[in-house]
Amino acid sequence: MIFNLATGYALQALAGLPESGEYALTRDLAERLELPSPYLAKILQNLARAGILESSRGPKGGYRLARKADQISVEKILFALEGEDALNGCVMGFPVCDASHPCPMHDAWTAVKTQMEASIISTTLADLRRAAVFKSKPKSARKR
Amino acid sequence: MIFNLATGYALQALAGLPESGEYALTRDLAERLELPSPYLAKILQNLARAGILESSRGPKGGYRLARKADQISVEKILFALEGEDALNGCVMGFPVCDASHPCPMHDAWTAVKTQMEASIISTTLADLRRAAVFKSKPKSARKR
DNA sequence: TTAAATTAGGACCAAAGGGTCCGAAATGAT
DNA sequence: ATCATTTCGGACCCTTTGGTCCTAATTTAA
Repeated sequence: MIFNLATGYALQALAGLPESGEYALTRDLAERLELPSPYLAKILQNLARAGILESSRGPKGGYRLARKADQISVEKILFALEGEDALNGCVMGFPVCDASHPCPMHDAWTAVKTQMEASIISTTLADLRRAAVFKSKPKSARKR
Repeated sequence: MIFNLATGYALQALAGLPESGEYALTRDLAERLELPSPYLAKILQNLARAGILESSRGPKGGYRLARKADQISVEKILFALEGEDALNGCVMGFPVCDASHPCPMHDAWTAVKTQMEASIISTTLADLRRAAVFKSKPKSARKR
């Protein structure tokens, strides 16, 4: 799906995390989003280390956003989890591929990436939350 | 780099393969492009199985394009190597994400993918060959 | 001060991507 | 026929990604 699964999980989770005040529990988040809890825990730890989340241990602990939702772009999250140059590679697999040594697809692909970057830079967690699919998915009465 | 390394290698190789007549050798291709030869061999086999290449065994054998270069789009190659729905996944990692059950990023992302698809559908091997970087890369006199 | 709750962090496992190697089958030339 | 050459196909290895599990550290509350 172009980005890592972990990045997708992160977007889902971050869209459902409080901006300040109360902390939210990994367990609750995972349950609500129907994601593998221990894996989500790992991802949230990474986001905390990256400064995107604040964490607190012990009772009443959990995670919350470190900034206002409209201050956190999708790009920040991508870069935090997949590295700053997640979008920098050459489509054709050339080890070097830039304006002065372009691969045959360089220009066409730069256009694609430009639009993609514009999209992930301008989209923030506030946008995700607005559109949010917080309808508790009617799947099947799930036990456990 | 968004697509697999193998897809990039395939694009490089296919841009350098003859349209008809003579067959080209895996070994020569790999050497010219400075790619890992046995891995490239695997990729070429896949492309042959997918009907994009024609192969011939034995002396004078090798690979050549199965169609005219301008009849083979980058999309065909992507789909052959990464599956028909290489572009279909949801950015946010939702198991289902379509027009009737869109994730919060669905519309923005559909726009990105539309441009990307347009690009890879309209770009053919003939285009790649035209732009081709067939300057034998002046790296360092390489032995072996 | 003790116990419960919760993140932090590491060990570990499985699957997929990237990569190597080797034997078998096919084919052209001698 | 035989031999050299080349693809075909499978076995195998390493690293990354996705995922689980256990223990330690921290914090709140009784």
